[in-house]
Amino acid sequence: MPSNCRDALIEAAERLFRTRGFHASGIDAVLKEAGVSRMTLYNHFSSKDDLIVAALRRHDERARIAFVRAIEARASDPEERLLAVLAHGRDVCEGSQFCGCLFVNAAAEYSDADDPIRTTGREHKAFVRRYLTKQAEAAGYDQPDHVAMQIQLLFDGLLGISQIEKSSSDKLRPFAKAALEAGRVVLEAAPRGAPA
Amino acid sequence: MPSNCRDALIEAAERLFRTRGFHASGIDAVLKEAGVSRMTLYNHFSSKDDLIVAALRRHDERARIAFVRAIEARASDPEERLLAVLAHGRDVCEGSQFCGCLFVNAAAEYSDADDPIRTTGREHKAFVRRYLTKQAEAAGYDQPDHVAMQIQLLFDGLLGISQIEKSSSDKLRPFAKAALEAGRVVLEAAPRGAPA
DNA sequence: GAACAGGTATACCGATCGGTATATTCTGGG
DNA sequence: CCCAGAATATACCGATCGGTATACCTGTTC
Repeated sequence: MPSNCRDALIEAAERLFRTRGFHASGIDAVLKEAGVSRMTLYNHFSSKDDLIVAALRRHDERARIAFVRAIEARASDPEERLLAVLAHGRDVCEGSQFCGCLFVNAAAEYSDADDPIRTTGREHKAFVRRYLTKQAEAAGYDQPDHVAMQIQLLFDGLLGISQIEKSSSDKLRPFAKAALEAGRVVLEAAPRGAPA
Repeated sequence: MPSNCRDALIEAAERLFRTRGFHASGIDAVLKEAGVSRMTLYNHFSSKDDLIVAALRRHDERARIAFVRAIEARASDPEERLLAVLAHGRDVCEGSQFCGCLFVNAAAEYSDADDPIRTTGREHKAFVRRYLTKQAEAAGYDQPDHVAMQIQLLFDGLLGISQIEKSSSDKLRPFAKAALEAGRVVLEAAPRGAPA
């Protein structure tokens, strides 16, 4: 049973780091946002980097759940699920609080490849790819990993472009539609020995 | 004729901001990297943000030139050029100094949508899209802007994933190949009234 | 009621941040 | 020769950075 304070800190940190960046969000801002005292933070986390990792893990956890839930709510057929991924991407990008991929943002601010801050991002992308590969396997594609990477490319591309173009959501729509259609033709063209 | 100092500052700033991030790169680090005195910086730029914008413009300028040059060196046929974009993306990502899309990284650290730091990124992406659209028009596609967005999605997706997965380049290769193949089937499937 | 755990409040640390002021040196052109 | 422009060196500013130390408060549990 983790304490309320620890949780509030992680929650506040995730929100601030996501919306304003990591270096730009000072410890004091996190404390104020969480409504928690200074020493409490350092009772639960050894350093700011430690808190960052915790916030990233929390974000990872929630993003995984939202990812799977949104996709499996849309479709039960594995091929349709691969397309539902891109519809989910569209919804994520249109969220008012969308600030790009948090793991990409973290990688931008912490350049050391061995930094634990970066490994969370690799783990997240690996999870997504495993899920996509499994769906592609279930759909009977000959090269499920290949198909998975293609869908992930479109997904991450949509996130990246949306982060830059995010002034108005009507700018985003054509990209979302383009991604969905691209996914469709990619799946149609991908070889599979045993069609469903 | 811009002074040597101004140029050295922009060059050093671009390098530091790209490889270590914006907030993480202090003024003093830029000065040391450029081999220039403190007051010289503030004679040429009104603030750090001003220098950041200049560095982003320089990066934009160079990236545009490299983009067009690399593509048109690979192919003269407009359809082949659309695919060459993705081959160029692969080369960019495999560069030893690749740190992700600098404009995405800037957007991550500066959240205000009206910040001039962000507008440079929009301009860059708009340039790329204009170029792609023109090639798609020349190739006779019915919806050249749609095709352009699909290629750009794959391109930016490749940049984003490579930024995270960039430990070894043999991790990147499958993604680059997947992007290229996805581009190929997207172009094959796109309707065009007058095939070349 | 004493020990203890978890949180608070606050003062403080050295370091670095972006930015300014002042005074000096170097250099090329009238 | 001498002056103007540009760069330099350096000291300084207030603010903020991440992190620590100390003392106090408030419950719960033996």
